Amino acid sequence: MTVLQDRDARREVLLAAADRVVQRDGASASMAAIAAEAGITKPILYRHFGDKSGLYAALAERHTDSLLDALVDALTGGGTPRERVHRTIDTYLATIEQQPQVYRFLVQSEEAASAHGQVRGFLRRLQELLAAGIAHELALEAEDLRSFVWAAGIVGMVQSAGERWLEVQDCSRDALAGLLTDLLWGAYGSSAD
Amino acid sequence: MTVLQDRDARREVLLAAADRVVQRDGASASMAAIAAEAGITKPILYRHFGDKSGLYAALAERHTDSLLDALVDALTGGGTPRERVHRTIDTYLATIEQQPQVYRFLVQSEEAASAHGQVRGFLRRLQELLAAGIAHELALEAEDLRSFVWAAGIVGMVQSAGERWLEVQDCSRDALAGLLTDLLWGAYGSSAD
DNA sequence: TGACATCTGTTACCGCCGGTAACACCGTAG
DNA sequence: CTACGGTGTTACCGGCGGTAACAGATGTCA
Repeated sequence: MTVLQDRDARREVLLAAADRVVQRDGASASMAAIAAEAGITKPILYRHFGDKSGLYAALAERHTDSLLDALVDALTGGGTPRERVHRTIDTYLATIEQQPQVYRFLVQSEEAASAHGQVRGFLRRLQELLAAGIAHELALEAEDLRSFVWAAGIVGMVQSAGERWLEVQDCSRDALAGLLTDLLWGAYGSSAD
Repeated sequence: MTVLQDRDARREVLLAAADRVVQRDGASASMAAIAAEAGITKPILYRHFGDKSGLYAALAERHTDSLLDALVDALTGGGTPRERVHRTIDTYLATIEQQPQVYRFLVQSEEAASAHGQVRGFLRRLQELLAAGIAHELALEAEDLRSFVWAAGIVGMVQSAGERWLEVQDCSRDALAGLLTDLLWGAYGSSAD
């Protein structure tokens, strides 16, 4: 059954090419450009991924898997809860700092895919993961609303602050992670009281 | 100088038509559709707004102005800091609940415009406003990093949790606002310690 | 009045995109 | 030799954002 191996191997090659194009062209990478980079033509791309959102999903999964692993490690490692949260946020920020183009592509693919079909994208998986982590950390029941709401909120918080930071770069990564950790520990609320 | 009045009046008519189309077609509203809704043709639209992001910006400003006013009222009204934050978040959620299509259009326009040109969009203005509010509330210097970072974080937090809520609708608006306020007051951090 | 410029509006086009139909090639099974 | 499934291509479709080029009204100056 070398045909299946060939298919998978080819798929990897195509994804690698897509990766390169995204890294070069940013989020506006077109299917034709990706096909050209891979040295093939569009219909082949469509036969493999069906759809642009299909390629989005495959590419997202690829990057998301490694990032999620790193985040789980950071979150479940040693130290106080606060140290672990700080470390986890820093891990996230490090990723988007090193690969901003890919990161932007993933976030946009999230929007594009969620609007059209039912593809679990980048941020969505992050939220699910974090919700499970929060439920475990706080010993909540699995269906507790708080874990879902807070996970969505925290992901949005880090994402939004991270995006701003990518543009203006007005402090060190560690300082930003610290400020966000402070915010999660009620630095704003308790200051305002 | 009725010509200027005419121009402005026309502009309002066009924006109203754009509004209707966005409300109907969602974020994928096309320039041709907007022109048709207004009973004119595309070049006129382009003569008035130059560009799609120009129309985006004009439309965003329109909605953002009223929303920002409401948010300022909520934030600077009476009550404890916590009550005011709760009320402000609820105001935001009420807006995106009542006009989800418009809201999605604004957020997307933010991305589209910020990627291409230098248009201060919806979320950006929200962040600036909130940063000023935070600096005032906590008596920080105007250039204090914390106000900017926290503003970006809080806006992202509410936006992300609000988007999730729009899709699943698994609790009342007030309950969601309460959970997010809790989060800002360190409910997660202090629970995890 | 007639000639000219200007503003408003149109049609018809451009290039690019995502996506696909239809056909050419080539190794293999009968 | 033939029939066939898979791989690859070219060439197209409709729709998008955006624009050039032209047509008609309107006001201005001689």
